[in-house]
Amino acid sequence: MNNRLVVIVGATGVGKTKLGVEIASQINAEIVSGDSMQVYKGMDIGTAKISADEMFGANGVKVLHHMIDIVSPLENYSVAEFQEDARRCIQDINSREKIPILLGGTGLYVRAVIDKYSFEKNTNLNVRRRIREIGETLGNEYLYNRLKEVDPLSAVKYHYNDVRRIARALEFYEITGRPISSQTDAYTRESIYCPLLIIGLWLPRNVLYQQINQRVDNMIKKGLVDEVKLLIEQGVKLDSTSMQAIGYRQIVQYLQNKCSLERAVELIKRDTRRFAKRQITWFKIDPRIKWFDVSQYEYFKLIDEIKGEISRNINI
RNA sequence: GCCUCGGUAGCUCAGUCGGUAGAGCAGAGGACUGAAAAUCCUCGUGUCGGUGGUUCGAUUCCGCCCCGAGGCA
Repeated sequence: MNNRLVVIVGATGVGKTKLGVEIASQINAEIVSGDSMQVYKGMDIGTAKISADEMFGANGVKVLHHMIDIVSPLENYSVAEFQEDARRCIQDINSREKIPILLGGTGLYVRAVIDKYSFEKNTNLNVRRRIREIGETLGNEYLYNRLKEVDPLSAVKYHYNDVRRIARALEFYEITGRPISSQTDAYTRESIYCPLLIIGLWLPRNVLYQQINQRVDNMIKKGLVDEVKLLIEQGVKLDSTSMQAIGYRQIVQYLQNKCSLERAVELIKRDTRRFAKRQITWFKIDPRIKWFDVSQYEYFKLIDEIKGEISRNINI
């Protein structure tokens, strides 16, 4: 059974989408999106989701895309579900003798798919809510001290203000009776795929930021404001996961008259830049990634280089 | 032309009763296993507009000059 996987990662705005289509069209591959927000239906402009007519390579071949538009923005999707669904897609693509390309910028999602991350049944939203309420009334330090007793290894790892992680660690302990560190520290960079090739796309910071700023202006022109309005009309809650997405939460602020449109746009740009920086931080530490500086290549030369890298590592 | 107020970190500004300076934002670095486009942590040297003077010592006081905003003519 074929168990190969090509992964392409990089910050928002490096050009993953376009390049992914071009490569996939040339090597008979299919794209599996590795993005936490493009899974939501109706969130197209703000997530820079690929459109149907962009799915064709220069050779006219249409590239199939998976893990896009698979869930309603009214629902809250998460890594665990993503891991399961994406792995199923990859297996299916391999079984049809095509090459799967996992392409995306959500570091945790990508790693959850390719590495031995275990999510089993160890979550309970009620428990989590209760723990967070305790945190709100008794303070961060109270939760942190609880964590110190129950899971000292995690306590060392997390800052006492990182309430979200602390609450999650306590939730894990309450349900399983084990510290979450027993799980998180177990596997590091062991992949379930072989052969595996991870390609990273990189751009100098100032070029990337320019790209991002331009893209945000474009989103506004394409009608991001209307897209957000429509989602709200459809009943998407403002505190749902989908509305945490950059571009959406700032436009919501604007629609609630909490700031001007100019300010909202400015914030979207800034938050996207910060997000890109965090993405880079995440990927930078993975020694398996083969990096390509996009600004150093003529476009089709870059495609050829990456194709070469793929054929050398993956049996096409 | 005269008067007033400004000119300090990339931006907005604070401050030094004379001992070479600090906040916010922007930015940089990092952490990360069920909200991850989330959450959290760390990081501030710059001819204090220029030039003379007073002084042991000036970004701080004084003179002149340059630039900006406002007022009077």
